[in-house]
Order: sequence, then structure tokens, then C-alpha cells
Amino acid sequence: MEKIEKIATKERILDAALASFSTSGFDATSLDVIAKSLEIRKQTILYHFATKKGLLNAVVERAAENLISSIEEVLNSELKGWERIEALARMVFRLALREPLLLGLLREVSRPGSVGSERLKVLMTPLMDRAILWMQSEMEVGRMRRTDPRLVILSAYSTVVGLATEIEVLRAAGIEQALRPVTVRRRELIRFLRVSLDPNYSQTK
Amino acid sequence: MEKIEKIATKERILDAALASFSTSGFDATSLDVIAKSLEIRKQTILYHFATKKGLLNAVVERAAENLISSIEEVLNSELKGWERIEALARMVFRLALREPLLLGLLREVSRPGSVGSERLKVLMTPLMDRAILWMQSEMEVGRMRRTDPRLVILSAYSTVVGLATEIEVLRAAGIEQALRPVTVRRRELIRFLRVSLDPNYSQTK
DNA sequence: GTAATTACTTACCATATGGTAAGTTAAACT
DNA sequence: AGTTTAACTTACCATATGGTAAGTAATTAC
Repeated sequence: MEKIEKIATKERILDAALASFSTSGFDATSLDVIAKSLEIRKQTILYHFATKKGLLNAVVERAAENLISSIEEVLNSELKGWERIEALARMVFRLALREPLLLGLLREVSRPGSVGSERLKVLMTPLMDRAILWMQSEMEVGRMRRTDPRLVILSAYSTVVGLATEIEVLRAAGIEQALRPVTVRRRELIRFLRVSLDPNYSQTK
Repeated sequence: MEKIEKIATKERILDAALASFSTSGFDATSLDVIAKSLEIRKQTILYHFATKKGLLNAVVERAAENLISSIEEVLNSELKGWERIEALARMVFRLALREPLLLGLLREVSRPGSVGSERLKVLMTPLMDRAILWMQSEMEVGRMRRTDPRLVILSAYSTVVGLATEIEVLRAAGIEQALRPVTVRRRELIRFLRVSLDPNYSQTK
């Protein structure tokens, strides 16, 4: 067998798992069903990933890499202060629209008791810490309004995760182009961030 | 046995089921575990509710009654136009804070493919229709800005459902008083509704 | 050429879980 | 008193599902 095919199988499993985890959830996903959809045997999945939980972790890991590399891109840009924040927000929304399954996975895994939540936490914590440090330093030099960085970040995070629900609800209600509400959300989030963080922005009560 | 105790058992089952469904999810909830926590046998649950799905539906039903009666209260008030909308929004948030489990259930059941989603839809549709009709008539007489009522309602709905995630995420992050972000959300939602619906409110871009 | 490794399969198993069937016990009805 | 009904239990079952063990076939290493 060629090496190319081998790798492809593992990747196909990850793809199928992401799709099923993010739409049906972890518990409702059975290895048998994933295997059948790929026309392979369940044992093949367990060959590549020791346990079902391991498979979920791998899916989460890959998704996180995806997200983190996008974040890095913005972080390596020359943008400062508020500009940078807005660029990040736009990037996240772009990513969310391009890969809606990521959103679903995030929501599934964000529930504290869920199977993948520890893994998510491990992956996100360094990112979070780095963001907090950066925001604090920006606040020091007055480029950013003083607030609790943690709270702002988590609020933004939950807005994005909430998108998953919103898109699904709209779809279920038969509203085809669920795009408009999404842009509304983006505008709201950016406004929220601006009010919280941009020192050159006057809040209209 | 006295009748009082009998009813109590059924109610206790519903309580425990609500708690488990809304925090762990439908699939992750086993009848055995619920039974054990109540110190009864699984068969007792299946005596009161024919199937697990039936139990979920009953839980959803009771939650919906709870919500609907709260809505009725506002609807029977004398408030008109924007005032009424704002009262509704505040009521929903009050309810959500008082009974956080309802939020979790709503989120669990809102997922299109989920077991309880049809039941939820059946329960919510008349409410939705009524709301749409009312909003349209308000638009006719100029007490409300012209927009797509459906979109506004669903957007508000998903904001509220999103609260469930947000509160849990904040708790998981170790932020004890998750109240402040909630009031922020309420302010945001009301602003969103106001911008969309209040004709006497100027949108600041 | 043979041993070892990789990718995957068939066979099998343990357990959890929703659900059925058949009691049991006590209260309610007649 | 006797029958029925409600509330709940014990016993049991079918199935789904994650996982182990042992192969097979092909490629790679030595």
C-alpha cells in the first residue's frame, strides 16, 4: 500500500468524526456509524485512535490548530491596539463561516462536563494567558481601556460559540440565508469589544 | 399510600430528569442513574413515563408551560409597542436567572437533530405565530419599525439560549459571579431589539 | 530471503441501557 | 368482604456499543 492512502484514511476518519461530533454530539456518535459512512471497519478507527475519547481529542486538536494558526497570522501582523482586536474578531467570524463544523464542535466541547472539555481547556489556556498579558500591557500604555480582560475574552468567546446555535436555529426555522443575522452578530460583538476596549470610542448610552 | 406522595414521585422524577438532561444532555443521561439518585427503581420511571423520550417530552412540556405562563403575564399587561418588548426581554432574563436549568434544557433541545426538538417546535410554533401576528399589526399602525419579525425573534431566542453556554463557560473559567456578563447580554439584547423595532430610537452607527 | 512493521480485517466479548413481563402491596371503590 | 386500580418492584431480555485479541496482506528493513 502506498503511504499516501494510509494518511488519507486517518484524515478521512477525522473529517467524518468532526462532522458527526459537531452536529450530533459525542454521545450520539457511534464508531460503527462513522466506519460505515467511510466504508471501513470500526477496528480501523480504533487502530488509528486508541479510544473514542482519543478520537475526539484528535478532532479537537486539529480544530484548535486550525484556529490557532489563524490567530497567529493576525498576531504577527503590525496592527496595534484596537485595530488588532477588530482584525481578530473579523478573522474568527470568517473562519466560523468558512468552517461551520468547527463552531459545532466548539459548542459541543465547551460544556464543562463534556468529554473533550479538558483537552479544549489545555489547548486554549496558553492562548488565553497570552491574550490577557497582551491586553494588560496595552492597558498599561493607555492604548486600551481598563477592564477585566478575562471577562471580555470569554464574553466574545461565548458570542462566537452562540453563533453555532443561532445558525442551526435559523436553518431549522427554514431561513435559508442565515448570513444576515451572522453579520449582525459580528457588528454587535465588535461594538461590544469597542465599547469595552477602545479608549477613543465614546459610549452612547 | 397517600396521593400526595404519589404525585411527589412523578414530580421528583421530572426534576431530576430536567437537571440531568440540561447539564449532561439527553444521551449522556441514563434512567438508572436518575433512579439511583432518587432511590427508586428504573421501572418506576418507566411506569410514569412510557419511554425515555416520553420523559424528555414531559420535561420539555413542563418547562414550556413555565415559560408560556410567564409570557402570558406580560402579554396580559397594558404595555404597548416597544414597552412590551422590553418587558418581555426582562422577563425572559429574570426567568433564565431564576431557573438556569431551563436554559440548559432549551439549548439541549434546540439542536435540530435532537430527540426533543420536534416537541419543542410544536410547543413554540403557536407562540411564535402569535408574536409574529402581533408584531405585524404593530408595524401596520407604525408603533414598530418594519423588519422581518421572524428573524428578530429567532435572533433574540438564540441570544437567550447562548446564555446557557456563556454562564457555563464563565463558571468553568472560575469566574464566580457570572451575573455581570449576563446583565451585559441583557443590555445588548434590548439594544438590538430597540434598534430593530423601536421607531423612536435613533441608531448610532 | 526473511524478519519486522504498517494498515486494516474478522471474530469475539463485556457492559450499559432502554424496555417488557410479571409480580406485590396498599389504597379505593362497590 | 371482594374486586379493582394505582404505585412501585423484581426478574429478565435484546441490542448497541466501545473495546480486545488474533489474524492477513502488503510494504519495508536487514
